[in-house]
Amino acid sequence: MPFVSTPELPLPPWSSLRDKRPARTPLTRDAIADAAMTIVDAEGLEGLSMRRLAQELGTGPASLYAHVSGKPELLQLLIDRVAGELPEIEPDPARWEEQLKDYLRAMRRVLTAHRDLAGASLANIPTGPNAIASMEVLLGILRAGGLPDQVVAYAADLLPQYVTLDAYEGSLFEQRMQRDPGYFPAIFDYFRSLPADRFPNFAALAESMVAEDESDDARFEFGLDVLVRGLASFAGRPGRTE
Amino acid sequence: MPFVSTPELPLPPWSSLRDKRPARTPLTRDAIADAAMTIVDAEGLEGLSMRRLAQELGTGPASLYAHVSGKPELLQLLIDRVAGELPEIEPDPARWEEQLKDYLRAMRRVLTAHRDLAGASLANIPTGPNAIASMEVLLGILRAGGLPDQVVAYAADLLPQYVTLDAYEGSLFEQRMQRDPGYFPAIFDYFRSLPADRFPNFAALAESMVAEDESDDARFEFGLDVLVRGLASFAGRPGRTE
DNA sequence: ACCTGAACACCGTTCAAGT
DNA sequence: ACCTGAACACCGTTCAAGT
Repeated sequence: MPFVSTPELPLPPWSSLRDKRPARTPLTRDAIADAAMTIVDAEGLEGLSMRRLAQELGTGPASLYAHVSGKPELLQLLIDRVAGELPEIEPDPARWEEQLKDYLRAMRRVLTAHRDLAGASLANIPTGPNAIASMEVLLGILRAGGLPDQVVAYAADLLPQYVTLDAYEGSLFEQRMQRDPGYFPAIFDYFRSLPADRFPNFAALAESMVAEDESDDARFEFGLDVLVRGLASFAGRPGRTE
Repeated sequence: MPFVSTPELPLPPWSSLRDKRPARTPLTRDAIADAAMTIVDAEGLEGLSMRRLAQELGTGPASLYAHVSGKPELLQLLIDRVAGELPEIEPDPARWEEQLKDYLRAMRRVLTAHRDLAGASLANIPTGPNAIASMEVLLGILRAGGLPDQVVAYAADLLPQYVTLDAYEGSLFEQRMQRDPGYFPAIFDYFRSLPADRFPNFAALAESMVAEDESDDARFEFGLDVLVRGLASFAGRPGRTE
């Protein structure tokens, strides 16, 4: 993407264009979000700082504030981008439970593809266009299930919350495992070593609790199953919520 | 708590004890954790920094590192303290579902009493003595419900995860509401203003979604209900997990 | 052993000044 | 309007030096 008509020729030394910064893309919200996403994908949320981002774009941090009100807004931008990666789905009342699960699985896949970015949406109400569109899909699937309105409304909060936290924790655990491969084995050994007389339940279940972490997918699927079974128990009996 | 035998008398000006710092408690892990908890209770997690904490204790930040390996360990210490505030419960198979709910409600109450401290335990495997003891109680209640071992093991992850996230988000939302009372009304208005033709489900449910946030407790109770119903559906049928 | 001053390598955000 | 240098008010952690 040349910024001048004949970029093949080197600029003469007296040209005013010569040392005009790395002179990347002209600094727009989109360019900023692009660069931010690249950093997150490469290093995770902790690698993303306004200063680091500015440096990547060839400017100082203050320049970013002309396009973005601050770091929170930047993160919202990123969150809405990944919401844009979610599939469209046509609700089918005949198989709403499987459809719901598939949609939430897709959500997890999309979130996990961007490291621990999920963490940025944990205590935020989504308001971006893509997030709204995704919520609309989710609501559609839930309504197709014949759930009472209040149950649908609550579930639309609860389900993404579960998926988001799972994706966030999954990413952080993987990161920790990469940094320190001995961490989880050490914890498992510790669990197994607890005195059985003081912690009988722990002792009886230690193996199950350790095994569980050997497959993150199975753990996620379990939670999904519990949630959908619980929700399904509200179907058809309109009205009651609690 | 005097640090000298006759604290009522003022010290003579030549005493070597005179200007020896504020000279609080002699800097132990416990004293550090006490001070840290005081800060968190007063200002939340974001108010707690190693430097601020050291200042509160009348030293420099470097002094803390003789007693605590770093901020992560300090947070673990705090988390285990609040785990120590949880009640002991004798599992009763006859009413395990209500007992489970009560225990999780207590967990939420205890977490919420310390602002957003719950956030510090979000991506951490609890290993402190109090956390282990609390896990033992939770496992006991779940086993009393006659759930298969693998279901118990997964549930012991899933349930505290839910409670912790709820407490964390609840605290952050309350904080945001205090800082900017117009925030949530503005979002609700935005939701209500979405075009009904593009977002029919949203439009149909906007009121339910807004109403939901008017009572955090009701939202929490709903999730609790969904989870316990889902778990109960696994009872008595041993073996199958997915 | 325990504590400290000072430094290292960072943060997010603001603001007056420049073009 | 957009961008910038420089500053403000912070971070967590390390390390040589002191007692």
